[in-house]
Amino acid sequence: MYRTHTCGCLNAENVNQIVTLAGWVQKVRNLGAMTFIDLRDRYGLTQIVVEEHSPAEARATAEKLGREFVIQVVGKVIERSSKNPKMATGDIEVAAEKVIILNQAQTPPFTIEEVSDGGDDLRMKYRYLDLRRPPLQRAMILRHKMAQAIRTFLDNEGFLEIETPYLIGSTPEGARDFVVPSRMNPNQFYALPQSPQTLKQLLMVAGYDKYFQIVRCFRDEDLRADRQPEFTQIDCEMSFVEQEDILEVFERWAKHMFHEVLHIDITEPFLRMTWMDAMEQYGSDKPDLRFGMKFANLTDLAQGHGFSVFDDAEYVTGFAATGCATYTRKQIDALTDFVKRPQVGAKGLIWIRLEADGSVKSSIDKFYTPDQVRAMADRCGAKAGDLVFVVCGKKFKALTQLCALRLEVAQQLGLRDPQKFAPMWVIDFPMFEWDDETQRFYAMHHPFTSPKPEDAQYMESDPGRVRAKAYDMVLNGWELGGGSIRIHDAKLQAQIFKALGFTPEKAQAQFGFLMNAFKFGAPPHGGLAFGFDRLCSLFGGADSIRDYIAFPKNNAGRDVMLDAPSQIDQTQLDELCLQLTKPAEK
RNA sequence: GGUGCGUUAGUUCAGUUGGUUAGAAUACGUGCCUGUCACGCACGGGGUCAGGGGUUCGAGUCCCCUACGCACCGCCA
Repeated sequence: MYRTHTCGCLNAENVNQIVTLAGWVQKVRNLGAMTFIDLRDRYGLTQIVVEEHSPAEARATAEKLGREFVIQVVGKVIERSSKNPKMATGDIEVAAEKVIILNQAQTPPFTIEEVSDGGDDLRMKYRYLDLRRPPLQRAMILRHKMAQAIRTFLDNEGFLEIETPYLIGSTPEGARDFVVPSRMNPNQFYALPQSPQTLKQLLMVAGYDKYFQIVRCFRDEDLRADRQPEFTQIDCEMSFVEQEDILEVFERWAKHMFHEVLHIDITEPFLRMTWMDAMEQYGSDKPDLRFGMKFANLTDLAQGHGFSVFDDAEYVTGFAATGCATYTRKQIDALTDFVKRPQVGAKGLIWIRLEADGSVKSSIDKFYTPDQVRAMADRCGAKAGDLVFVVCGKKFKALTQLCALRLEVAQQLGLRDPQKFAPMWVIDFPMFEWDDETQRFYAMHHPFTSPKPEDAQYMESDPGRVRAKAYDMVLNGWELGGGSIRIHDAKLQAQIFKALGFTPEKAQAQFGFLMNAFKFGAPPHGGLAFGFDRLCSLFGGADSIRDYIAFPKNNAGRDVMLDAPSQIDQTQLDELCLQLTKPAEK
């Protein structure tokens, strides 16, 4: 037996027991006649003591130890003469009788402790060492617990976990597919699923009316700190349900997760906001509701007073930054520079300061009377001591720019507290999104999303006005997941494809398998999918999802530990009827 | 496809206006040390300044190219 206990479980109750521990040497502190060893496994850290009266063999072995050696220690649990309250096992130590080196180790390239001295790149290359560190271990444990809580809840609700294939056909709509060549079918390719969307709808046709899967999805797009080429979704679908039924089940699911994983009880119903309200009030379809600073439409108040910047704009909007009247000219200039950055794209920033004494000062005093300026501030809900920021331009551009500013100001004010959680639903998304580049409408969610029946009349005349039975769950400014009620009527589906510019032939070629299935009795159905990696990072209070994935890819989609992707032999390519080509010359 | 920042000891970083032998901390090695837990003290080894080209009497430092890393825009139904 390699061990009788773990390195995290011994305490004063175990005193005088003879135990065997096994783990990694985190640190050796040699004081001469006395040596302390911090022994680590994934359960914790236990101090081993080797001293004058220890067996000579144990003392000799302790001399030879280096960091990350794998050792086994047999010894007696004793009470410490000087306890360490910072350690979970700090009341005791193990007086070594035997120390056995199970394996030596090279000195690791970075320290394997709570806070490492290693950089991101290096830690990624030696990910198996980084994973030994407590923060990463906590992330892996959290992820496991979350997966368990998801399965428990959905199982109790009668959902079945059904696996869908990873080798499927390519669908050019949406993100780029990762493709896999088929040896048995030369010059033909599988694609890895961007999501099991169509497959889960086929499961509904098959009668499995409550389905879920914690499933890997693949998208061959450029990466970000929060975006990986392979990621995990909690994918769900239900039959014989309306939007309300789905929101009810998954709101309870979310509350279950908060309760089980974070021990937070949310009793009130989630706030629901239409997409249009979310855009007009927060400039985003995923508003961060941990704090206020709601936007107001100032267009009517701002226009008609000879200030051409506002008069020429389609939309004028602003919000009151709480308690920011004390901001200096320098701070306001910095925020102006912030909104003028290309990533934000505003032309400028107007401010209105409500002094503590009740007076008003603004950057537009030349153009407006104090009462007119005050009216604008009032509509933003500003109080004495607040600073109102106003931008203008094309409606949704101005709103999006102001959203970036709102989040920046909140960040500076420390309002984006990772320990605080403000979940909500955004509903009534638009059905279609216009793309200037290709001059056509695209499905905002996907082409199987059902429109709201009351908007069906605009399908031909004004597609941009059609709202969908689509919804997103939003947490702290992040889209946790989203879904929709699907179309189960072949005629309506044909109408949508037409609005999206598909010919009937093209629709049949791409989605014929689904449309054919719908001819054989498709039940009304709908569902949603959550981004599991991001859910884990939010519950863990971290910004990056990479810490919650055991083996993530870097910025360029590379696995620097495995050195993948890489070239393969011509013999392997020959079997696939593919040619090895040099990278294109520049 | 584009923009910005970065690359110096095993590691994390500093390095002045372009000027002598490129430093610190930590890690590592050796010695001393009986209560450490960021142990302490002393000594020591450790550098293709990412790679290539250029400017210059002289380049870690200035310019260009390439590679790699990070962040972002586009993209992500």
